[in-house]
This record gives sequence, C-alpha cells and structure tokens, in this order.
Amino acid sequence: MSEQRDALKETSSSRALSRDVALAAGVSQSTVSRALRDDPRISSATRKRVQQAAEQLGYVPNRMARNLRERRSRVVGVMVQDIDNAFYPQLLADMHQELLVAGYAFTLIVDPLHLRSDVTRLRNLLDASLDGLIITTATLDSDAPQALHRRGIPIVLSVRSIPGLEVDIVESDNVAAGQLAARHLVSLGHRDIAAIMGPEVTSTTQHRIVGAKQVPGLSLPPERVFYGPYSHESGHAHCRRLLQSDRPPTAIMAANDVIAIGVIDAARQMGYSIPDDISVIGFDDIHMASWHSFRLTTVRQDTKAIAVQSARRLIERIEDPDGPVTHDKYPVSLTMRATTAPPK
Amino acid sequence: MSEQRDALKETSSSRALSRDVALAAGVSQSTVSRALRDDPRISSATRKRVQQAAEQLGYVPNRMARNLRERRSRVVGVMVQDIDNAFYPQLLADMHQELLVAGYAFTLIVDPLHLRSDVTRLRNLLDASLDGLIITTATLDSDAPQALHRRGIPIVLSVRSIPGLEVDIVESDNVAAGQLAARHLVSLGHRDIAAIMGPEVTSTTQHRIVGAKQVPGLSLPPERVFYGPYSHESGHAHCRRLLQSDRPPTAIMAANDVIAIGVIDAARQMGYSIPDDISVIGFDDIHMASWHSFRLTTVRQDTKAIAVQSARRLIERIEDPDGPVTHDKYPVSLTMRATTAPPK
DNA sequence: CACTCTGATGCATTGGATTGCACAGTAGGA
DNA sequence: TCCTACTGTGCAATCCAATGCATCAGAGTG
Repeated sequence: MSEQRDALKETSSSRALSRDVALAAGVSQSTVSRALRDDPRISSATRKRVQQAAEQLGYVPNRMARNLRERRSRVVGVMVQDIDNAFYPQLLADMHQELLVAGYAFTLIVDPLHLRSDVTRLRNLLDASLDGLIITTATLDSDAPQALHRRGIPIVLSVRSIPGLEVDIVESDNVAAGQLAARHLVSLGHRDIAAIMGPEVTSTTQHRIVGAKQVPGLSLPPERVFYGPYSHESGHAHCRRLLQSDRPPTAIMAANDVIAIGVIDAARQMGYSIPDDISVIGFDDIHMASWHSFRLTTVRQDTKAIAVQSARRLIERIEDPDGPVTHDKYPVSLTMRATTAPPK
Repeated sequence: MSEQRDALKETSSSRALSRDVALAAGVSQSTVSRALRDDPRISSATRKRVQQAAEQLGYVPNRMARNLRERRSRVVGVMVQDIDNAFYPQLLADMHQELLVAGYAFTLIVDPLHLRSDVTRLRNLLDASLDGLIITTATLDSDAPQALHRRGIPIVLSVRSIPGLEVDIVESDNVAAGQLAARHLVSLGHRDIAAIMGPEVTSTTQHRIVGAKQVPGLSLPPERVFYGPYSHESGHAHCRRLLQSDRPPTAIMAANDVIAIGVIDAARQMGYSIPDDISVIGFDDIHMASWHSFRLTTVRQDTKAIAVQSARRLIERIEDPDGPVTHDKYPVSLTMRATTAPPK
C-alpha cells in the first residue's frame, strides 16, 4: 500500500519540463522546444533523440507557459442562455466538434438575460484567457457584445443578431421562417392564430413576427402575440391561458420547438387533441421534434450549419482580426409532420 | 452601472499591463499586484490610488500570466458522453453553477466510449491547462481514469464508478434503484419483464441489473436483458423488436429516462397503449419525464446533488490532493406517474 | 589557404503577474 | 540621542516554453 502510494507520488510530483528532456537528450532547452514543434532547422537525428527522451519522461509541454508566450489560449467561450434547453446542446455538440478539429477547446458561459451587464462575468472575458467568443444570446438591448467588440475581443453573433454592430453574424433567415410558418397555417385555412414567442428583445422573435405579418390573410394583432422565455414552461403556461379564454385560436405558432412542445403538453393535458382541435407549429426542428410522441410540424433551421459556421467564422476572425465582416444567413424550410391540420 | 461601463469603455488597442498601472499610480509593479489583491500590507491610501489608476486604464490582470505563476488555471474539465442527451445538460447546468461560485470555469470534453484510451486526447489533459476533471463516462474497462489518476490529475468519478480505483466517487445507490424499479413492477403483478439497459460496461447498468435481480418473484433471464447506448434510438429500436416478437413482455425497465422515452415512442408508434398494453419505467427523473406527453414513472436520482457534490469534491481534491478519498452514494426514490399499471 | 556561406544548435530574452526577501522610513521606548 | 520594531514598498527571482540572434562547425569557393 505504502509502496503504491510512493510510486504514485513519484510519478505525479515529477512532472517533466522541457529542460529535463534537454538534459536527457543532451541538447539545450530551446532545441527541445524546436524539435517537438517540428522546426525544420533541427536535424532529424537530433529530433529523433529528443522525441525519444520526451516520450520516455512523459513530457507534455505546459500549456500555460505556451499560452503566455504565444499570447493565445486556443480556448474560446460559447455563451448560451440555458444549457438545459434542448436547442443549445444540439448547437453545442456541433460547435464542439468543429472547434475540436481546429484545435480549440471551449468554455461554456451561461448568460441569463438578467445578468447581461454583470461586471464580474465580463471581466473574466477581458483577462485574455479566451481567444474569442461565440454569443448565442444577443438581445437587441444588450450592450455587452458592443463593449466586447470595442475591447478587441473577436466575437461572432450566432443564432441571434444585433443590427448595426460591425461583427460577424451567423443566423437563419428568420423573416422567411416566419413567412413559411404563417403561410402554412393560412393555407390550411387558419385565420385566428396566436403566437407564443420568445423575449421581445431577440432578433429571432422579431424577425419571425415580421415575416408572419407579411403573409396575406393573416392578422396577428398585439393581443394575439405573447412574449416570454424560450422554454417549455412558457409554452405550457401561455397555451393553458389561451385555451381557457373565451375565444381560443385555431392554431398556435410557437417561437421555437421547445415552446411548441410545451404548448402540445398543455393542450393534451386539457383534453385537446392535436391537430384536430388545435394546430401547433414550431421553429428549429430539434431532434425531439421528430419523436413519435410529438411529430411536430416545424420550420427547420440548419442548426448544424449555423454551429459549424459560427465556429469557423470565429476562428477566421481570431486569425485575421481585420478581415472583412461577414453575415451568413441560412435558408429555412418547412418540415411537415402531424401537428397541423385544417381548423374544425 | 457607471462602474460597469467604465470597465468596458476603454478602447485602447493595447491592453494595459500592471506596469502601466504602476507608472500611473507612481508605485512599483509589485505594489500594483498586491494592492489589487487586497494584500493587507499595502496602505489604504496607496491601495486606493492603485485601484483608481487601474480602473482608469481598464486594467484586467492577464490570466495566462497568473496561471503560469500560480501553477493553476481555475479551469476544470467535465467529461461527458454526449451533450445532446437530456441527462447531461441537466447535470452540467448544476455543475456549472457550483463551479462558478467557487471561481472555476469549465471545459467540456466529449468522450465517446470507443476513444477510451486514446492517448492523443489524454495528452490535452496532461498539459496542466486543467486543474482537475469530472468524469461522468467511466466504463468498467476504461483505463483512462486510472492513467490520469497516476499522473496526479485530480479526478472525480461522477454518476458512474469504477471499483478498486482510489479516487473520489459521487453516484447514486444504483442497486437500490434497480430494486425499487423491479419491486414496483412485480408488485403490480408483472412477471415477464424485459430490461433495455445501457452499455454492459457501465456501473450504472450493472448495479441496476444486480438490484433488479435481487427482487423475489422476478426472473430476468439473459434473453430478456438488452444492452445498448443510453439513447432514445436504442430504446426505440429495442422496444420495436420486442413488440414484434412472439412473446412481448408485459413491462419494460429502461436503464434511463431517455431510453424509456424511446420505448414509449416506439410502443405508441406501433399502436400500443401505455400503460394499458405495456408498462414502462425509467431511471433518473429528468425534467422531460414529467412532461405531460410522457408522465413517465421512474426511479428518481438526485441529479442535482450529484452534480453539486461532484463539483465540490473535485475542488476539495484540487485544494488538498492528499486528503482522504471519499465515496458519496445518494439514495434514490420512486416517482410514480402514468406509465406503469398492472398487466392486462 | 583564407574566406564565405549554410546548417544546426545554444544563449539569453520574452511573455506578465506573483511573491520571498531586503530595505527604507517612522514611531515608540530607553 | 540612539536603538528596536514595525510598516509599507521595491527589487529581483520565479513560473515554463517560444524565439531572435549569436555562434560554431564544416562544406564550398576562389
């Protein structure tokens, strides 16, 4: 037992440094550094000797030292609203993959709206520990993205955008998305539609409403538009209230699939049948939307493309801070499943 | 508010360093460092002067330099199987919160089982950029945790465990969980039960099976036990095959809620009614399990407690590498909803 | 044979903050 | 007046790898 502990302690306490490798290989520390980074000036014989010594000692270059010297961390931040909301994990999974192959790690930054100008959080973003930041939670009234941009932190606005800010943006064509959803409902014969949207200050909600209102035959008066968080609870609560009212709509347009599923749950709970009694349409087309229990009709956005492109744009921005600002806008499409039908 | 804005307002392209602050405040660089870290040896007059100068210059200490000097990064890794699996985001949200208040950030490490001894990935964990690691994906045959432990990286096994490894473990009492589920089904009158489990090499699956088999009145022969990933698809596919077979079971025990929901979806898709035609029970009690479309009966584990405690244990281990090894085992409970009933 | 050039390696500095230790200044006591 | 005892600051080393520049040996040239 004590022998084992000793053995463990030895291995752990003696973290090999580049100078240890240098000693073992009979070269200087700088040669070790160069050899392991495949510097062409090092002869292959020396390189091999160094590599062997490094392997034998279990040498791994200290990333903190490298970061300090190179003034970059190869870590980016990804700011999300709420990890426990099915949309984000899906986005994160693809971003993660893309960042990984590019040699970047990422740190999750959870940014509830109400903390948007929290000094402590922002300070952490300014301490040079992150090479850049993907913001998926931008709101129209938040000044944090602007402030970070001014400080010279490479940022990309992903999913949501802010007009007039000279930063890279990767989003869907949400006006078209709103049109698609509304047109689909109208073409089925719906005239009285309610919209359960996200926060009013998000571009996604704004754009989708704008698009929906452009569709002829649809009136979407203010009293038929509800704002709230992008959550299951919000969809559930709003739907409940709508169905308890004097004059329930014949269809509900939800600002995303998570809300839409909340709507479905509430409607079913109150004994309504979907789509016979009420139609529901969502946005995003998250994996869950296709599950048999929901079979949600929804406007699909290419979440994977957005995730991948956001990561790429950020990396490009990091590597070329002065390159031209880009704005990617991805097309959307209607995925018809089983939650919409003509009104009764 | 004004303080916040000041911190961000600075537009200067070149980041202020502590020596700039020193110059502005008329003190030495070391005094700046001490003043901003509230070293009691600095007089309050000097401290105030330094703080003002720092604020004016928008100075934020460079974290890379601090990391190198302090030989710690205040970043921990959290290794998960698959972010896009509802269990993990829930776990991560609570871990994140707990780590945040303790001053730690975290990096997500996605670890598919098949990479279990991939040295390349491990190298990233050995470069001192992480202070520690929470592993939620340990498998009984993986040697990575062992290897990392040997190298002296503080690690905590969370959710899943490996016997005989001298590291901190935070998990549920999964044997009791298996017992609870099986006892519930048996008490309802079920005798022919199938189990759709996770990978055979996970402690969670193993322990739950062991627990279930301990319940009198239940036979769980090998041909009634199925192994697969902890995914919706797996539950869906296995359920489908079971229901198409000559002799479908009267109840299905799923290794977690995500699988259970896959089972429900498959059963409904094939026209079966739950719980009338077949009972389904899960494990975990993720948020989704309570949604009206599922109302899943499940064995609840205290995911939040596990998340929080894992974070705490890791931090304790980082701060005291030689402290006694701990093993937290949380009790589980049965949450009865609407997916179990007596057999027809 | 002297000299330049090239290739391979080492020396010493750099990145920016933290911190052990030395030291100047002041107050209090003899 | 001198000496001790603090207090508050500054100097310089430290963390570890990356890298500009100097150096050296050996090949090639006139």
